[in-house]
Amino acid sequence: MPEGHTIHALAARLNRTLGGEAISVSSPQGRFASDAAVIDGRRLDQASARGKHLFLDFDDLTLHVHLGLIGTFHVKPRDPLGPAGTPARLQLEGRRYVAELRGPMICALVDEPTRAAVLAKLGPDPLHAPDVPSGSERGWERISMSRKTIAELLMDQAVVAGVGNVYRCEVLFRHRIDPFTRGRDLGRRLWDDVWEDLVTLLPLGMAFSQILTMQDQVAAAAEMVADGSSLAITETLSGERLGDHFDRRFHTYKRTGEACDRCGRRIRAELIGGRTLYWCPGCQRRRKR
DNA sequence: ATCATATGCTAAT
DNA sequence: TTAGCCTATGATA
Repeated sequence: MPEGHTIHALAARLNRTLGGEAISVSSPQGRFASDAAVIDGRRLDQASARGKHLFLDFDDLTLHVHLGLIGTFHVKPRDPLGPAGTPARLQLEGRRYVAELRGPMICALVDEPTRAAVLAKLGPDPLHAPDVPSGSERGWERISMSRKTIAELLMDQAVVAGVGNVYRCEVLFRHRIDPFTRGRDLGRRLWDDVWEDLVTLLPLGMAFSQILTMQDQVAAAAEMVADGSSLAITETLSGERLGDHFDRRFHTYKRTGEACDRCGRRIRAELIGGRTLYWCPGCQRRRKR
């Protein structure tokens, strides 16, 4: 579930549904009980996201959340009925909505220096407006120095914040980049294209709570954003259902052995650094442009 | 029922 | 490079 677009959408959703209210905070599962008691009853001033990190400001206290690989943070209208599910690590109850956090990698109260340290380690975030103009230069500073492959570098949050395995594989395909190209061997313009594309793709992913990389879907989504009809979508999404506005289609992600839409070669997969890289050996040969 | 895998990341080796 | 963590889901038996 969680790449940067998910976390930014979540922050926005928390602000819409629980922002400004006094929140009943608890830990049904128990593991966060003592900290939950400290926050309980305080007002949620602001939720914010950077890369894959989420921060919830309650008065002078900051809660740091990172979903990791399997974490979920469901925000739904309060409903006394409905299935209970496994007990949440953290539960936030407002007047109209409830948020339930399960399986996070990080859920902890942090002080300001700690928050600053987290932010300082992150590279430019395509969804953080101030990073957009400088992002290609900042990313390039690390990429152009590195002997690591561009596939590995795109997963490094110090290079770009918010990109995960799906965006990595898909953006490399979109620019026909050989994923095994070392950073120092990658052409600058090719990286600039990637950054620019991420600046387009992540906001669309955020708006629709779904990773969109197929050009027909990207174009349709962009048009809906441009003419304002995505606002209605966002409201619909803010109800409950996420990520099923477009059908789920990717160029390479989880398509091992299938024929590439563009060239017909079989999509390949390889475990690299503990993560599965998917790519098309026919299309992805570029190192320079 | 059980198993493998997952859109992450860190610490230990 | 590997083990480990946390939970849900889809495939397999």
